[in-house]
Amino acid sequence: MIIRIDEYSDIPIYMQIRNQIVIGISSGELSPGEQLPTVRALALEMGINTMTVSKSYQLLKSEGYILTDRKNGARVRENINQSGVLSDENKKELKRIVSEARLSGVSKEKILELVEEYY
Amino acid sequence: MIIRIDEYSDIPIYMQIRNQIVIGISSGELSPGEQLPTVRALALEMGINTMTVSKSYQLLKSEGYILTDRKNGARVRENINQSGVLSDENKKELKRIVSEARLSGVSKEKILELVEEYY
Amino acid sequence: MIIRIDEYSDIPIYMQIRNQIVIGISSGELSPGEQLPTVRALALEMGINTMTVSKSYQLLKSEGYILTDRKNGARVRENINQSGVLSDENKKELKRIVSEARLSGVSKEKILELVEEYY
Amino acid sequence: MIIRIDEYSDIPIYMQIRNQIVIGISSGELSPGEQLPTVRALALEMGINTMTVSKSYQLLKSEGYILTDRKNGARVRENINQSGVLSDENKKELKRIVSEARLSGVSKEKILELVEEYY
DNA sequence: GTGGTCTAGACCACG
DNA sequence: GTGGTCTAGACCACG
Repeated sequence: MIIRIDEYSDIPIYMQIRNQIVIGISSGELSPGEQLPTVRALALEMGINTMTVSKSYQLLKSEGYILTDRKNGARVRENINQSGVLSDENKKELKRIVSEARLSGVSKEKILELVEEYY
Repeated sequence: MIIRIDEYSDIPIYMQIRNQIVIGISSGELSPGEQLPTVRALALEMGINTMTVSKSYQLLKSEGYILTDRKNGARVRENINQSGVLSDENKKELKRIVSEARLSGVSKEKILELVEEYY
Repeated sequence: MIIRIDEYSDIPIYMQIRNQIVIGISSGELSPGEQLPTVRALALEMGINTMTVSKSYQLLKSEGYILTDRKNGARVRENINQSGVLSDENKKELKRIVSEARLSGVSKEKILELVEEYY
Repeated sequence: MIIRIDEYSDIPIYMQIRNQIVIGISSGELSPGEQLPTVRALALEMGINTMTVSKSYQLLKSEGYILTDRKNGARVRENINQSGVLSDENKKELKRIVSEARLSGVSKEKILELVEEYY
């Protein structure tokens, strides 16, 4: 899986990495149990600080998306906790995006289509 | 219109204000041409600095959502520019939210429903 | 001559009026000696404060573009002072505009064309 | 690159800084990818507040001229967006300058010459 | 009375 | 060490 950092983005690098791994797990590009690159390998490959990658992995771990151990490194969790509900933060964000889309003249159908595509 | 700040949020105050005004315009709670509270009034009401409110207004102005002039204060623009497309940032955010929702066990239907509600 | 205010502009109203009258004189739309509307008439017509129009006229007078007297109101000067040089402020502004145009991918020819058109 | 503020100018300090950096990029004095001084360094050097410099940088960033990140500071963007057209504001300003120049007795050739020089 | 600018100073997240 | 945010307070131009 290729992780690509957008240097123009306001989103911190560690969060961009975290987001792309979450998207990768959801899309199936990363399978349950699959090994992630080591912190050092990913940092080297992306030309960034190991601290940054480490921060991404710790966040993913605390969120229950991955497991880490000293022996095997990090891998995708087999049984990700399913709360069954969208977090309040994500609801707010969704509302913001839908509002901006609407004001930009994007049709509801177009957004529904994107949700279908991304899901 | 009531603007409510979440002081524990990672989203900066000026951005929370900006977001809620955008949502208010989209929902119709704020009508085209409607006066917004003055910078000072909103700052006082919310217990924050005028500079912070001013930053929100300037951002909204630069994005084309509102107008400001020294005589009349700030008001919602009548003719908001419609690009007709969702920004790349918002597409990415939507993808992230949908991915997280899916991994949390939220059904696609539930998300589509929320989009319908917010639009 | 029709004066049109852009409410979205950051340029103060009194300056917008002043600018359009200067452009009107240069283009010949306003002839030397021609009577300008009274402060009250123009203010009424444009739905703005008489103070604002008065400020425009006083500026134009101090710059030597118009003459005012209590009897005849304001009219375009017959003999506008010709320094023969572009002011430092205008040179700087021109440099800024040309720089922005260049960075926006506007060709030099296009700018020269606009200068030809406006002169 | 030396940035020089005119304290008697009506143009706000943050805008003067912004303008000079834009001119610097266009003239090649600032190369694509080149580091800008840090907010603190520039503020100290110019004897102004860091907030003021920060405002300039944020404006330049929002306009797509520079990038900022917390690690590397600010630097000139490699691929500045090219709309290919002169903004309406700049067209109006150009028209104003040309009109004033004409009324001051500045020849068209002189202006064309300046455009050639600045481009 | 309004928004816009600026200061001095502080704290924070990112890396 | 960097930019980003925020405060408290001041002054200004515009209208």
